[in-house]
Amino acid sequence: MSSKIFNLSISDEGKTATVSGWVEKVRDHGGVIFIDLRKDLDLVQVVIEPSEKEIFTVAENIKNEFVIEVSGLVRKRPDGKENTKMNTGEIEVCANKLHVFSKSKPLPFQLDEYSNAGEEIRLKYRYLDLRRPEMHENLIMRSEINNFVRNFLVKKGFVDIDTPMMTKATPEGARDFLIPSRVNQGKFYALPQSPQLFKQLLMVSGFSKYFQIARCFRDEDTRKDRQPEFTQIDIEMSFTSCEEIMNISEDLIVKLFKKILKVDLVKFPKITHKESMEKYGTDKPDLRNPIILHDVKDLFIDSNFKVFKDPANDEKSKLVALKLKIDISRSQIDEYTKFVGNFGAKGLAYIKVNDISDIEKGLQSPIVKFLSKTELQNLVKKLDLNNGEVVFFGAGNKKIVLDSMSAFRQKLAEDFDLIDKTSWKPVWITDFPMFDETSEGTLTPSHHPFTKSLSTLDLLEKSPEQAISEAYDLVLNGFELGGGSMRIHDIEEQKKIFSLLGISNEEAKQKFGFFLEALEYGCPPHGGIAFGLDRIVMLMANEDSIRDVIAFPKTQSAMCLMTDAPDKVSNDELEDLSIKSTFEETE
RNA sequence: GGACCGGUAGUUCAGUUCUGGUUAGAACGCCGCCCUGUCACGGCGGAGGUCGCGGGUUCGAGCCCCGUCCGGUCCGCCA
Repeated sequence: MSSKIFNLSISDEGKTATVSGWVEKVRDHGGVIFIDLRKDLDLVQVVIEPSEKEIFTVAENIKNEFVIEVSGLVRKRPDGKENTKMNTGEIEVCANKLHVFSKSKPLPFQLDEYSNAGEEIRLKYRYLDLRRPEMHENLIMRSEINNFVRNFLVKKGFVDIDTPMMTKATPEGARDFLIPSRVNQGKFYALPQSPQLFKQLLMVSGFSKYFQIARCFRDEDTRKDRQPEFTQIDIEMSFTSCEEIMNISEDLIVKLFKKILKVDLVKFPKITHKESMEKYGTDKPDLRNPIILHDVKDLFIDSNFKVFKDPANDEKSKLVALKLKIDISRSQIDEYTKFVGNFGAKGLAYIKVNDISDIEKGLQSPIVKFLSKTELQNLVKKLDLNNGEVVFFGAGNKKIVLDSMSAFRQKLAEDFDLIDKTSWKPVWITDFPMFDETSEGTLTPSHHPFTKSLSTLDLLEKSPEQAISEAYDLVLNGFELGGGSMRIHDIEEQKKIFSLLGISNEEAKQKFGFFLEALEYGCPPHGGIAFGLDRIVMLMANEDSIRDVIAFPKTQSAMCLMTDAPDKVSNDELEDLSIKSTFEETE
């Protein structure tokens, strides 16, 4: 065993070495002082003996996190005094020279593995938090992942091209971060939500394989896997197909996992968006979760139970059931009723299966009295119910049922420990619908407005809600790792999509004129994909939040606790930009 | 914009509700003294608190009520 950073091992015994770093820990025995010296992830023990009179008095005043340099003899530790937990545990440096580069105040929180500082203080003193081995390892892994992705794509002939960070606002999609222009008074740049149009234009420019590890910005509220600035592995190719893009992507992810985690991922299954919604209620299913949703509309079409009968007979409604074998209390069910209530569900019907042989008395539930014996028998048969199982129902508005039941499915699996946390379950979701319907009844792109459709222009025109796009997402353990599509390369088709989206010719010209014009100068068929790098690192580092794999992240309220950004600016600065704030401070 | 959880010593937490009542505790860290083989060193002693902030109820509030700020999880939002 030898140490990478200090480059010391038992073979250096007898040599003189100079080591520098941070004081991880001082153990002052009065007579002899031990110092664990840290640099990056490495530790080495320094011994200061009282015979070294000058440095001993200095050493007596050394505290944790001082930055020092010592020189001295590398020697084998006494028999039985080796520390097997330490890389350099067989040896120690017996100091005869000691220099203090920098003292340290006591830290606002302890860095050792036995303490557990809160996120607020960790973020305020992020530079200290990053000294901790966990954070150090995460950022090193992030660097390795970055590096691997670059090498992989470059080897495949992709060209890494930067696109602007100061660009044009795009009112579609997420809210833009705006940058006021001083030179062009009254006008604004925007930070890119993604390099989408630029990478498509690079296809027009004849770069047939482009990639970029690109910072993107979206002014929307945060989640544990979302913050206002994030990093995408952005890829685009011309003269390609869905299959080729998915193959390259899969190859990239498989090799990445092999290289970094020594994990072999099996061939990624593909399921359609429709199937995913039916079985899991979401387009980013966690396939580690064994629970699936069952459509039970057919069982209750003629039911006397209105709560089931109405949705069973309504196109825009859903009636689904899920089952699992658990012991569950009344109060837990109440908790879950509240949980699905967050998604708009009005209730959570359930049936406990106590004795399958007695349909009348063996099923325990507030709703069995409303259901006929035949309905119950059919339910038992359809769901293959067994004693000890509980069935939960979601009934009503399609979106509410799917949102609530998919979240509930995941919550149950987590609460009852049904998920193998060590496993990796990637899945491609394909055949997304072209459009989603907004609450106002208008169409909005399910991916983005440049996505090519598998459906004919005719079908797009007549029943756009049925149109399928050439879009695909890669989902891993319930997280959307990336998504992409084939793009429209024909100007007429692009205009058609804009018109279906309710974007007028004038509006399209004003917002995307440069892009539409480019389509008129020889645009190759093309497509691409973008991966969320932060999420990939988060999952690979086994962290719960992307904040733990970002060196200087934002909080939930989009602030940086270390720098206090965002902050006020002076009126002079605003005047330069012709900006006047209407914000009124409350006491 | 909304729901929920949290905010008490430098840090991590207990105390808080049902039940408001003298001087708000613990551990780690910090400071002092002692200690020559520790490695989460050990021993003895000590300092350290605007109970997030503001208001209210009360004879009396860390505890009850209202508001607000900060952190987190989620809904909305995220083409």
